[in-house]
Amino acid sequence: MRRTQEEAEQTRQDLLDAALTIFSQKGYTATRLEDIARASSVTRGAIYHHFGSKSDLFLALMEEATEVGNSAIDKAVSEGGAFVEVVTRILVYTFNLVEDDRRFSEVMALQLTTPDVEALAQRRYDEAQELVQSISGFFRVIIEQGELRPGLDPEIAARAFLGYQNGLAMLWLANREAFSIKDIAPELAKIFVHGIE
Amino acid sequence: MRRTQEEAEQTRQDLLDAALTIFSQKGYTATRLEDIARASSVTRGAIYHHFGSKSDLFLALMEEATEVGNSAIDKAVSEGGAFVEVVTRILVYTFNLVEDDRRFSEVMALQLTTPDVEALAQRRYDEAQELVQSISGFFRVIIEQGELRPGLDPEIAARAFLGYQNGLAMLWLANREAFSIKDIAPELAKIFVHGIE
DNA sequence: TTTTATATACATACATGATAGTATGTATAT
DNA sequence: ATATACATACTATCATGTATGTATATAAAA
Repeated sequence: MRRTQEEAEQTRQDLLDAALTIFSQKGYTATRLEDIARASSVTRGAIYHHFGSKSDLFLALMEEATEVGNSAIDKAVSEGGAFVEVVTRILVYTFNLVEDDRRFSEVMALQLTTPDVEALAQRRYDEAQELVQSISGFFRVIIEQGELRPGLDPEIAARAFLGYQNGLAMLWLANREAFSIKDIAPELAKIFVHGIE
Repeated sequence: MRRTQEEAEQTRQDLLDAALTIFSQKGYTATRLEDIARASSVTRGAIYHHFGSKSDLFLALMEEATEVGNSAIDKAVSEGGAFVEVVTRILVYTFNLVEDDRRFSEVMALQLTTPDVEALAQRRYDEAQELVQSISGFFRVIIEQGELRPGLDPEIAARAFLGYQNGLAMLWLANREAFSIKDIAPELAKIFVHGIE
């Protein structure tokens, strides 16, 4: 029953895919490794072979998807243009990613909604702080350049940005059939950007 | 060991308080009724006596806090003034509630982050739809009266509003020590309202 | 008012099922 | 020849729910 290296890598990916789906449907604790294994047409043995434990499987998931989100922001920034256009694009790309890329959106939700994995708590805290700093630095420059309302506090704007982004992503995730976040992404972005300019 | 009616009501409240704390710390599934009981200095017997089951205890929590949130909105509306001021006040009052009233904020988070309780799924879906309808109806009137940007789609604005509100509440809950949402509430409200006007 | 009956507010003990982890087996790629 | 990629079987733990016990508040009767 030994598979080739390629096949093994494939089952690893299958397991990660299934884990993402089921973790985000049921939450971390309520997810049984049996479910993940069955959805991948293997047994729990495969999971313990590839990941060692339930929490390590979860951590592996987090690793993978953080990169996807960052690349979207990089893309929006690299395309240049006026600042407001950049912020608009970041929001639009992000909202599109939410609907198109399960990894991004579901991991985003899981990060906000999985309080149990102890090892994650501190790391999540640090990353959030870092993100706020980075975004408010970004805003600060723009405000100084006069492209945004002068009285605007860059840190508050950064938190508003993150709250808006995460909140809408979570609303859509909690209720996907109700609307298409992709369709209204430009209008949503417009509302926020208009709010800070 | 029978307590008086007053005492019984007190333990009921104690149980609800403890349940809120622990559910929002560990999530629904990871929370053991034993934890809740112990935190209230009773046994699980008391829980089954008062609530019947774990999910019913959770549902009872939801009931309680929905009212708190609604009363804040009612207050903001009843104080009158221009619609823009009303929307601003709703946001400010809500953000204040997030920091001041555990019931409100933690239940709000739990509603977004508890995918496991089957009985809740449909109900949550319905309530969300209802809320969007009610808020977009509100916005529609304001737009028709010319107090908001004419091209604005009321339903999109409603989703933007809810996303902003929930997202910021969750960001603060995920990281309470990082900032005071009360302190920046007026500025946050200003950003959103400016975005739609 | 005292006595009696009963419902209440839990505690205790138990049954049941589920699930994470482990130990081991095995076919086959390398 | 051996390490790998799993499957299978087993163990141990743990958490709901339930069944039952019990002391006492409260209502009813005398």
